[in-house]
Amino acid sequence: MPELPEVETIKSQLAQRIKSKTIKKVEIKLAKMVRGANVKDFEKKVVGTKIKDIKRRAKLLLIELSNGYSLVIHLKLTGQLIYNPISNIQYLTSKYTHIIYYFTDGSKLLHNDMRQFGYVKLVKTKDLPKLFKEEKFGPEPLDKDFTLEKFKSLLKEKGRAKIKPLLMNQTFVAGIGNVYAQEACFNAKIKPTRTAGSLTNKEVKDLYERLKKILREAIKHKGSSVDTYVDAEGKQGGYVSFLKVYRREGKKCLRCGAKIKSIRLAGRGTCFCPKCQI
DNA sequence: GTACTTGTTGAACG
DNA sequence: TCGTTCAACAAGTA
Repeated sequence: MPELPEVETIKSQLAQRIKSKTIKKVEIKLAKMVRGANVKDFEKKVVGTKIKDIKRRAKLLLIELSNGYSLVIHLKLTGQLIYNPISNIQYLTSKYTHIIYYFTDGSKLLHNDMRQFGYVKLVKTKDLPKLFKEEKFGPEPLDKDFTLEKFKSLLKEKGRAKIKPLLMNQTFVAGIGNVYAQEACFNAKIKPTRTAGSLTNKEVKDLYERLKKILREAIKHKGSSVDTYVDAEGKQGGYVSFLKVYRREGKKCLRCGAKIKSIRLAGRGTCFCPKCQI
């Protein structure tokens, strides 16, 4: 499922491929994918605009248009954005293809979503900071200003919260989901049920460093395809083979050989090693 | 048929 | 107020 590294991968691939292209037509096959505007209005505003820039905030993909609006896309669990470079191919089009953006050069962008949880909405580009404020997004973990000191003080604020669900809380840090929260805890040898306030200085430092490292490595390998995720080229993300605990319950811990346990935490499946995650 | 998966939201509970 | 749990959304897998 697209978390920070997956959305970041799609962002940079799309930036290379569709920047400065003009949208000739939009085909909306499933109206509920479009939020906050009726389909006609959405089409009217989008058609004829040029792609100015592609950005990311948390798990949101932002496509800035030349008319002062931005497409704000959330892929949720099973969303895909796939670029088809040639006009006469229907690459990875399926019954889950809900929106198609046609460019004037004949290429197109597919928005697929098997479970229909995701959405696209039109927001005035100048209102984006307001939107992020409303969403109360926490800091971007790979930003320069997300320092160890910052992480420490944020953890202190949330001292009674359990660490793994806290990492997934978008208002705490932005972009981490169930996969990378589990991986970060495993890598830092921290049991997911520990409270933020109970972490020692060394554990906080380890968690901070591992988290950033995992995210960077995952971006390098174009994300993790654990479900239906593919990148903008329709290819699977290569980081899956580096995942150490996610969905590995019952299997041997890759660090100490103990049996990986699975529990439910804040309603989410959570795997960890009962022996080496303290 | 049943349980389970997941990101986010919103409600309910202690 | 705060943190946690659960239901809801949907559709596929085991």
